[in-house]
Parts: sequence; C-alpha cells; structure tokens
Amino acid sequence: MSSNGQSDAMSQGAFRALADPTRRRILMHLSKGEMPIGDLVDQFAITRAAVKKHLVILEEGELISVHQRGRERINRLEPKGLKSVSEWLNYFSRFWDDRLSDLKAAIETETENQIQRKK
Amino acid sequence: MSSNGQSDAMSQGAFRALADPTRRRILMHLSKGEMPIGDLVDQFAITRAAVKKHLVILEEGELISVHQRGRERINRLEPKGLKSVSEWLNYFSRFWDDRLSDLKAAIETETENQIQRKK
DNA sequence: TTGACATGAAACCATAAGGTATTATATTGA
DNA sequence: TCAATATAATACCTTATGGTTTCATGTCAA
Repeated sequence: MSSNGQSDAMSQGAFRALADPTRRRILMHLSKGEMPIGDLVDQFAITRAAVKKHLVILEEGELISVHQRGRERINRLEPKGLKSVSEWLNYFSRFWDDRLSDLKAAIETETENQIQRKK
Repeated sequence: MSSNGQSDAMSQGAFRALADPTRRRILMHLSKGEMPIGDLVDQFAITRAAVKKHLVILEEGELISVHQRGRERINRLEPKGLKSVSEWLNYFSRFWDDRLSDLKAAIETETENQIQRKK
C-alpha cells in the first residue's frame, strides 16, 4: 500500500461523518456562519436530540468545533477534518482532475504573458 | 441552502462508499491497476463475499466500474464518483485550502525556470 | 462434455447508525 | 430564588451495515 496510510487513519472520523446527507447539510449551514444548535434544528424536520447526535459525530471527525458562550454552545466549521479528506482524495486526483491541469495551463499562459510584457 | 444541492445528491453514493476503510483500501489497490476480485481478496482478511459486497457499493457510488473479460470480471477505478466528491468538498475549500495557492506558486516558479532554461 | 476454477447470489447474524421520547442539568433575568 | 430558556444525556426502537456460510452459475481446457 505504501502511501496514504497515515492520512487515511486520521480521516476515518471525517469520512464517516460525511457519509450522512443531514450532516453534510449541517456543514453547508455552518459554512454561512457559526451558530448554536437551536438555529440548526429550525432547518431540519428532526428532533433536537437527533441534530445533537450529528453534531457529536461531526465534532469527532474534526469537521466542526464547539465553543461555549454563556448558556449557548456555538458550533463552528473546522477546516482540519475537511482538509484531511481533501488530502486523501488528492492521492487520486491524477485519475480525473482536469482542474489541476487546466489551472496549470492557465497559469503558464498567464506567466508567459507577464514575461512577454516585461520585455 | 442554494449552492451545492444537486452535486450533493449525486455524490451521496460516493460519500457512503468512502465511509468504510476497507473500501478506501480497495480504491488504493485499484489505483495501482485494474484487477479481478480474486486479486483483491488476497489483500484482505475477509471472505470473497464480503469483498464482493464492498465492490457493489463502490460501483453504486461510481467509484469503480466492472468489465467482463472471459470468465473474469475486472474492477477498474472510475473517476466520476471521486470527482463529484471533490467538487462537493471544493465548496468548502475557501475555509482551509492552501493547496491551490501553493500549487500556483510552485507552477509559477517552475514555469519561470523552464523559460530561463530556454534562453 | 466434464471437471476445475472464477465468480455471483441468497439466507442469516451481530452490531452500528439514525431516529424518537423522556429526563436531567446549567445559566440568565426578574 | 425561581421560572424560563438552552442544552445535554439516557433509554429505547427500527433499519442499515459488514460480515459469514452455503449454494448456484458460467467459462475455460483437456
């Protein structure tokens, strides 16, 4: 196997957390700004307890962090977990990623132009 | 919610498939080359039937495709599913992604050097 | 055409996962 | 201090999941 073993072990919690569509929706909401559980519950047709369970799993996957503020607990998007998933995925990017090559081509052209202009 | 709804629906199967560590290991193996189920079974301490189930789930997530060849069925890495996951993740990249800017910097340097050498 | 090999499919089992309802705890403000 | 609010925690239920064992199918080679 060689590559990616450690990164895979670290991101297990994140992969698990992302498997559920409700949890991904929660992340989408939190991407617009941190908020307490109450605000999230309003967005879903499930009970507060169910949302709370999702938040715990998201926290375990290091996709969110929780911060006490008075009697509220604020849930905030946490880059760490997402980053580890992205890094795992990156190992496979050579099989499909047009973005990288497109970007590379674009930058090369751009750089050439800059150099042209400098002359 | 607005953004990312369609992409999320499409990648549900892929997210689900990626949640299991054994399935991620299978993908790692297939990244080294397509192979029949028998070759994969040798790499794991579980039965052929269990591996087969994983392959079905990977196929449902469009992470692999299967091609008949004689009496063998070859499992091949499929970019589609990985790409949809990466696109979903991309929505969040602004929260953490140093990769793009790093890459851009690296390519710029590299391109400059190439042009230097051409002189 | 018959055995051996490579595989798929079905039935079954234990545990994890997602949900509910209910009970308990802590902080704010009058 | 006491009610109201915001939340956590527990017990419980149903279905999904990952695994096994057993049985069925299809294809190659002699």
